Amino acid sequence: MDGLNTSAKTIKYTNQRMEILKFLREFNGHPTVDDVYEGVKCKLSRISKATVYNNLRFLAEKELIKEVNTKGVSRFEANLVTHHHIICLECGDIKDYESEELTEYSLNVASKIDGFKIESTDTNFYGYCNKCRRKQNG
Amino acid sequence: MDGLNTSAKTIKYTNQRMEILKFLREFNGHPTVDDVYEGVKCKLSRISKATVYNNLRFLAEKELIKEVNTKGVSRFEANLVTHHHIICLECGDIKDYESEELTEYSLNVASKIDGFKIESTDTNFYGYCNKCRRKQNG
DNA sequence: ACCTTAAATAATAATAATTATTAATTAGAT
DNA sequence: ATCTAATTAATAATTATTATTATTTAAGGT
Repeated sequence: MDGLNTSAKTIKYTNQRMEILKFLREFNGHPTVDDVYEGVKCKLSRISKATVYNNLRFLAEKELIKEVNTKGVSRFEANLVTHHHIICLECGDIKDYESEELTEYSLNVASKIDGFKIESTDTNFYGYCNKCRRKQNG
Repeated sequence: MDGLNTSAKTIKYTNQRMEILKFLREFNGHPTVDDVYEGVKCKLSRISKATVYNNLRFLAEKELIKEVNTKGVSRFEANLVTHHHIICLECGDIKDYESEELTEYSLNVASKIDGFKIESTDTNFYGYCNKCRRKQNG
């Protein structure tokens, strides 16, 4: 597995680090720190939660994963291709939504913004997933 | 000042509640809970921080203000017109950006999403503000 | 294969953010 | 003016995150 050759400085390929990255790459969603902690425990039963925090920060710093803006707790994802998010206002569930057209449109808008050097953009869609809609209607 | 007639249930127009709402409506930005707490203190010196939390939650619930998705701490805004955010990756500063075209474009994209009933949408632009760019370049 | 060393880890303490509890107060209805 | 449910202040409890430190380990040089 590669993916850590990001700078001249020595980066250690520890088991913990690699398992966390692997978990994120395989996880279909936007896990919280606790999700990651629980997820890698089966492989590394003695891992410390601080190690999970450290590595998530580290991997995000190296741009191997991304932190997602959410209310409340931190969430992470390994999908580095620009994409958008659909967020359920009821249960908080987050789904990825890819749309190159929208990305391009937004980047074009971004190019007209001054006072800021825009590097990236993403769009959130807020609504209610089928499950929660069913619940609401009774 | 009006703005609290949102449901049949009794809503009390307390000083604390009204000052918090006023502060948010006059504040030009995206204050944190602490910002709000400090901001209303000059008017209500004995206010409790729990009251600030309660009212921000309450006002967001009644859709008189909105919580902004951000990394780390909670932020709020009273600008209810759909708009977008420009976020500095260095200092975390958030600026509003209005673009009806982008909103319409996104809502049109949203109408094609299935499995979700989309109610609203907003776009984030990530980059570096002039101040931070100047710092980086030295 | 063995040393060396900076980096990473585990365990835990410390801090910060948020929520819950409860007795006292108060806005609005009667 | 009285009543009552909602709200508040104060504070305790909980949760999320960061800092500390002694120990362990990956990677590079010999």
